[in-house]
Amino acid sequence: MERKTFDTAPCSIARSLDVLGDWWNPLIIRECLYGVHRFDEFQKWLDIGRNILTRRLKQLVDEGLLEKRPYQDNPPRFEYHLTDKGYDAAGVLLALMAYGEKWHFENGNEPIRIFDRTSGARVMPALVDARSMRAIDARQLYAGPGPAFPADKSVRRSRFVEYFARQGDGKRPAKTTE
Amino acid sequence: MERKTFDTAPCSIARSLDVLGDWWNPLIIRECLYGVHRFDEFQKWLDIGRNILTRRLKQLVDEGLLEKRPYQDNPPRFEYHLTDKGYDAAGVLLALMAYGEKWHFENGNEPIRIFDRTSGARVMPALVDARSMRAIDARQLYAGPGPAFPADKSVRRSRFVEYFARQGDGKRPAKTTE
DNA sequence: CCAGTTAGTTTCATGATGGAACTAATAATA
DNA sequence: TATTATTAGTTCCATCATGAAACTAACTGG
Repeated sequence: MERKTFDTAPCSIARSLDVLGDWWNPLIIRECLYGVHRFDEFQKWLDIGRNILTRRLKQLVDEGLLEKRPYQDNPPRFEYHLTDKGYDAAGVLLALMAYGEKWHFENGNEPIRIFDRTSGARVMPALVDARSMRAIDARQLYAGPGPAFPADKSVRRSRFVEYFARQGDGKRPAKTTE
Repeated sequence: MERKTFDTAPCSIARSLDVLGDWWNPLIIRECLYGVHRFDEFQKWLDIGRNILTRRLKQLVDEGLLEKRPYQDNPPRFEYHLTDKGYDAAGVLLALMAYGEKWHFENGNEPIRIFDRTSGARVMPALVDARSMRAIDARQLYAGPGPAFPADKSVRRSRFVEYFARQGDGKRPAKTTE
């Protein structure tokens, strides 16, 4: 599986995919969100091989998305719970869920619903721009290199075509704020 | 790869993972977002085997995330562009990017930045509840079955523990709106 | 005529996967 | 006491997907 590792790639997406670019890991996180926390339950609901499950749980714990919580001493038994990082990853899954509902289910016929723990109100995850608070439409966007992107100019140019087109000659972002 | 297919699973996440739960497909979509559209460019930037790339492009076209656009006749050559569905998937990647920036890069040292095509302003993707427009914290949520979830009661109960706990006896959501 | 470009396909060794059976430690049951 | 159940793994193995490299194919440009 980790044939190729992206954990040093200069890309937030690629690095995250090292753990989340997989069929099982996101589903394990989903189960945690549903309220499932034990080995055999994961195994049962996901119908995943026990060996694979073992490996995945280990990986998720190593990567800091899950933590093991003992719930019994003899024999020692553990539950797997989401960490802060794991909950953030679960947020990504909510975005994925919204996408999946839109494209794989009829409107109003979704398989899962999400609610707020305190108000009990339905929650509808949506992606917005944190500044304008307006819904994000990827068609309306273009990408450019940030501070952590490798400096090689020719690489940047041939890849972030629109970004450099807008800057005249790569001096500085034209109409770009910040 | 498609050892196990989730395309009939009663879960928006699982179905989406059939295509997006992979290392390469999301990265190919990312490249499209960057402005990369041709076979050899994908191959070069991603350092992906040509055979694998062939398969993945085919899959993404089949699944309706990419479309082939001829740009030359002799010999026939194509560019791969995002469809509406593909752009929505790209939105999910933006959520993933935000997650990756938070957990894999220092603040302000991100590798990629996103801008609005018309205003040129920086865009910061964030997940909110479409109703309250407040940031979503997965810790604050619980899940319950929706209309498209299988009816088996014992299954529902042992999985959506909190949901059923809140309903008293599974009659109807207690404080749940809608 | 020969090198270069672009988009693949083919072949093959290797590694990840899924399935089934097995271990282990303990509790509950007869 | 013997037996079965529960829970969480581990081990073994056949098969499938992957990645690397070489090859094909259709054209272009000098």
